[in-house]
Order: sequence, then C-alpha cells, then structure tokens
Amino acid sequence: MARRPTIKDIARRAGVSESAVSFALNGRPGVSEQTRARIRRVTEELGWQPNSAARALSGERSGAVGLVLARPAHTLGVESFFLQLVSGIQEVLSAERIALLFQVVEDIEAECAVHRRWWAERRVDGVLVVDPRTNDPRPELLAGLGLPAVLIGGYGGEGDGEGGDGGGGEGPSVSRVWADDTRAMTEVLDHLHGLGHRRIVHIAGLPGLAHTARRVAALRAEAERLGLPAGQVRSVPTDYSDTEGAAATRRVLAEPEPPTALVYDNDVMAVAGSAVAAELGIPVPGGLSIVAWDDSALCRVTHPRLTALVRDTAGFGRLAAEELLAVLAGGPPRARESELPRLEPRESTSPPPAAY
Amino acid sequence: MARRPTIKDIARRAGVSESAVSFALNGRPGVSEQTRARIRRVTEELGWQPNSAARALSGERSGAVGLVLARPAHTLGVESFFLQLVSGIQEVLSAERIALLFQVVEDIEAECAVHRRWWAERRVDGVLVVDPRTNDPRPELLAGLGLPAVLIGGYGGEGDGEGGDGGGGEGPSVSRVWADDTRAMTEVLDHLHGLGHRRIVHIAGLPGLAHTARRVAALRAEAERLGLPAGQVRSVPTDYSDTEGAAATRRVLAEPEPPTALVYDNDVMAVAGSAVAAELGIPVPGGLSIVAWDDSALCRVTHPRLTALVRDTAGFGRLAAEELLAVLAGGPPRARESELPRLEPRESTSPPPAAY
DNA sequence: CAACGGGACTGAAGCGCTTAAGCAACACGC
DNA sequence: GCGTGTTGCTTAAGCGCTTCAGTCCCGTTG
Repeated sequence: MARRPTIKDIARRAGVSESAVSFALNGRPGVSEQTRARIRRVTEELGWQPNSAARALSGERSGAVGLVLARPAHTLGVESFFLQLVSGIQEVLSAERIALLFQVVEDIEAECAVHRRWWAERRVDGVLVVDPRTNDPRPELLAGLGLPAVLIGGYGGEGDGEGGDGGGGEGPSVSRVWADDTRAMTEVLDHLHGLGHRRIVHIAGLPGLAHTARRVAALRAEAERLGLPAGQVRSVPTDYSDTEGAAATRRVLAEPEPPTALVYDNDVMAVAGSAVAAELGIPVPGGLSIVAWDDSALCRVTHPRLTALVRDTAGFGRLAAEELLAVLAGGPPRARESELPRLEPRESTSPPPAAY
Repeated sequence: MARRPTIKDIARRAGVSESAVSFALNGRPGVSEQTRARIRRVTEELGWQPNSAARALSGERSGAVGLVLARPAHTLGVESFFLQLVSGIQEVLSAERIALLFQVVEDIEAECAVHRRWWAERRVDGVLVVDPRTNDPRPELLAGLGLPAVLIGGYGGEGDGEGGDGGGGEGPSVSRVWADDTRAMTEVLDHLHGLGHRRIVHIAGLPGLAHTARRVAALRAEAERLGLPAGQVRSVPTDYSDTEGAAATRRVLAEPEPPTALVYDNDVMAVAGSAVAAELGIPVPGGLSIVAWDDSALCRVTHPRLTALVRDTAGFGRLAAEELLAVLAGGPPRARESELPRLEPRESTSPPPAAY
C-alpha cells in the first residue's frame, strides 16, 4: 500500500513552500511561470491528487453532490429512466471531478432526513432533486438549509412559488430543469384524436407527483378544447408499478364502453397493459391503441412494438448537472427547458376499430 | 442559512473542553457518565452532526464507500438487478451512516481510473465491485492500492487467485459474495430435461463476465452428464441488450432443428425473445419454453408470464455491504455465498411440442 | 502522613489543505 | 536617495475533529 503524497512532499522536492505549491496547482497568481512548471512536473512525478477531506475542510467545498431517490422498494428497478439520467449527470460531473453521492430511500420523509444529514455533515455542496411533487416540502427545506439544489422535472411555468427569497418576483426561487409535459400530452391526444379515437384513458402515475398533475390537467384541457366529454377522456391514477398498471388496464377494458386508446405514464405499465390486452384477446393496435410515455428497450421488445414518447433522458441529466454547477458557481436560479418529448409512432397505434 | 455547530460550540455550552466532547460522543473512557449525559444533551439541542471532512482528515476514515458501474450506455437502464442491489446495500450502509459514492462509466479502464482517483483523493474507505470478469484487472489493482473491496458476484470456489498476499493459500485474497450459478444452471437444465426438452439454447450474457463463463461451463458439464451432445445444448453469447437477445433468438429459431427451450441470462433478453417468438407465430410454451435468469416485473408483465430464476437481489446487496463493513473493521477476506436462486415456474415452460 | 494510583478532564499538536498577511528583492519615478 | 509599487515567494493561522501527553484532585496505602 503506497503512501499517498501530500503537498508537503511536493514542496520539498520542488524546493518551495507548501503555499507556493497550493498557489501553483490552483492556478492563482503569485508564482512565476518557471516555478509553476517545476511544481507541476514534480506533482506529475509523484502522482499527487488533492486529499478531498483536507480540501473540503479548508475550502468549504466538499466536491460532491447528492441525489436521493425516494421510492418504495417495489416500484424500484424496472425504470430505464433513472440510470439513464444518472449517466447523463455524471458525464458532466466527472469532467469537473465532482463525486455523486447516491441514496435510495423509502419515502420523502426519509429523503428529507438524508438531505439534512448531508447538509449537517457537509457531505455535499448541492443536491439534485427528482420526482417533484405538488406541495413538495423539499424546495423549502433546501432553501432553509441554504443547500444549493436543482429540481429535475419540476416547473411548468407555475411561477416562483415559495416566496421570500428572490424579492423581485422575477424567475423561480430554485433552479429547475423541465420538459414540457403539457405540450407533449396535448400532442399525444391530438395524435390519437386525429386517428379517430374518441374514448381515451390515461393510465397516470403517482398522483402526488407534479408532472402527473400537469399531464392530467393537460389531458383534460385538450379534451375540452376538442369537445370530448370528461367521461370519454380521463386519467386514472396508479403507483407506476406493473401491477397497478395491469389492474387499471383490466378495469377500464371491462367497462361497458371501453376506451379505444390508452396512454401510459411509463414504459413498464405500457408493457404490462399490452400483456393484459393479449390475455383478453384484444388485438393491438386493431382493437386497442397504446402509447407509452418514455421510451426504452421495453417498448421495442414487445410485439407489437409500442408507440412511445421519446426523450433524451441522458441529455436531461446533463442539463440538470450543468445547471447545478451554475448554481454552485453562484449563478441565479433558472428554469431551463429541455427539448420536447417526441412521439415515435410504432405498431401499437392505429385508427380505432371500425365497429366504433 | 443556519450556521452549523461544531464541537467547540458544544464544549462551550457544556462547560468542558473540546476533547471531552470528542471523547464523550465517541464513547471512549475518560468522561464521567454525568458529564457524558450533559454533553449528549447539549449535542441534541444544537443538532450537531460531525463534519465529515474534519473526521476524514483526522480519523483517516472518509465514511464513504464507492461503487462503479461500468456499462456501455446502451445496455444501461433496463435492468432491475442494479437498483435492487443498491437499495439492499444502502439499507446496511445508512444504518452505519456511511455514504455511497456512485459512478457510471463506459468501460472497465474508466472504472479503474475512478478507483485510482477515489483512492488518491481518499474519497472512499472501500469499494464494492460488480460484474467480475475472467482475467479481471480490478482485484489486483485494488489490492495494490490497499483499497478494501468486496467483489459482488465473483467466485465459484476457484481458489484465492492472484497470489502473493495471503501467504497461506487458505481463503480468498479478496472478499466476495456470490451465488452458486453453477448449481442454479444445473437445476434449470435438469428441469427442462425433465420436461422432455433435448434441444436447449442458453442465450448468454457478455462473454467476459465471470458468471457468464460459469453458467456456460455448468451448462456444458450438465449436458454431458445427461448425455446430450454439444450441438443440441449450447450457449450463444450476447451483450445483454434486448437487441442482441432478440437477434440471437431469431437466429437459433431459424435453424433447421431449432431448440425447444431457451434460457436467457437476463430478464430483458427473455422478454425480447418472447416477443420474437410471438412475431414468428411460435406459441409459448406450446412451441417453445422460455426461462429467464433474474426475475423482475418484466417477467410478470409479459403474456404468458415467464418462468424465472428468482433471487433476493436486495438481500445480496445487504450481504455485500455487511461484508465490506467486516473488511473495513479489519476482518479477513471471506467468500460468502448467498442463497441459491430459486426456479419460479410460470406459464412459459412446458413439455416440448409432441412433434419433436 | 507522604507517596502513590487512577479517574476525570484539559492542552496542544496534527491531519492536508487554503489563504491572509508579511517580507525580501528589484524596478521605477521624482 | 527615498518612497512606492510589483513580483515572487514564505510564514502562520485556521478549517473541525481526534488523540496523546499532561495536570489536577481525591481516595488508598504502607
């Protein structure tokens, strides 16, 4: 086990003081180019890397950011969304040598506790917050702690919210990156309506999540605009799991006037739903059209392949990480919109059955 | 933004020295029970938490462990395995207030670089290593750095390997937790053989991974024992992706004498394969039996539901985390076996078609 | 009754780094 | 010749914690 060199070792070898080394390596003025070059050479030779703890202790920066995933264990795992997001986030972070602390917890209370702890322990310089909710306690908590944060998937133009901080009323009080679910949902509905569908059910995700609320609202608004009564076009809530997705599908398909098209809030439920249709002997898309929100391998492995709303999840993660870096650098809170999800038509959508 | 209290604040409020506080809070002797109680009370009041950087700097422990996932981006995401594993790991770690640093990278060289960096920066006290390979460079690297590690999914009783360290030749040179893939594969094959299948193809995962090699070897050995020629029972490699899983399925089903049963090395490929069968009009299980290695929601959402090898992945994670804690506490390297994967028969397996 | 032992606590150093302040050497202008 | 900068470095303090070597006081003991 090799001993790790410190700046003291570098200083000795280069014949200068420790602070000269620190200045040189951090690109600050006060060292001649010549000396700087020599110090850098010695550093290379010794393979020195800054001790993160020492840096954190003096520099007040831990060089790490945190991300908590609050999901009940049974809904974990089958979502492609998450790892893609993380991999995008890390592309940006690791270029800046920032580490990612990751924690999985059961619920949002536990998540808040983790944030408090990280803050108190000075473990992280900032956090990324996923799955924003309606009445989300987290922005307020984080603002209170002064822990820089970026909300991933928040916003819908709903204003600066929690008040106080900003003063002016201009811009959001906490940074966010978001996708325009409202417009995406509108487009999906228009697409299905254009194909001739009039009875459409949206198998929604967890009701408490902000984007679920926005999709539900968008569906209702667009249905109204198209003159479709609420009984024919509506949303039903689930917990995102395959189980509830399948159950909801079974339920609505058993109605006297079943829908001719289903829009699922994630890929897992869409696949589960298409299996239910197969089981019931309902042909897809002949007897039922299916759209999945979020694309993944899943949508491509079913038969027929599922029409899906594709988005660049890794890109979304990159955007979020960039935004967090901007906040850490002292930038003002912003809301940045990612590109609009794109509807990728595959074999699971077609005009409704003629009988209708 | 509240200022975070330090032991100095506690010391002042409790009327003792900082070192008394440190002793009291760390449960060391040298403080009376009375004083200790008082210090604890003040600590509670102030809501103090140790500054992790300061602790790391003096105590030589960072209070964090690392986990790197080296996967090309396109195979990321649809695996339930991973998040389940992490959630199990964290159940154990967070009870000990140990943070998890998580990093996703493209390949194993990048992973090694991350380990080196974490070590040099003293970011982590130890690491968890997933996806062990044949000729894996990581155990040697980590042993060289003196970075405590636990291999997840390694071993098969292949001995202590890399030599040197242990001296005695007793026990492995690095800790591992493992599942007995060999026996599991044997059981799967026996099950299929018992049903009457004689032509069986194993759609394997990445050839470089140690457990793939073990499963392949186990398949061959058991086929031999059962007197089945290598042409009839064999493995074909893939990269675990749905695409290659589907392609391999298509390929073997197009052969003049196609297999009557397929064993997939993960759930995603199994689902993709069952979609290919549907597309080709081959009934499952009537015309083709399918077994998935690793269960997840996926296996339950297809129609028919897939017979799968179930294992307690979160439990596996817990075991790994516990083992890492043991290593950090100075324990000797051990190989701990997790419970044997259990074959959960569902509707995708049956006797082969009578025609055969 | 002085010497001793030990429990309870304090002081100070040190982990590896950053950074404010200090200082020597030199150039410049008047 | 002397102030006034500048440049290029050093010294020292400090981040919050741990830990080791003392110190002090009190009860024992020969």
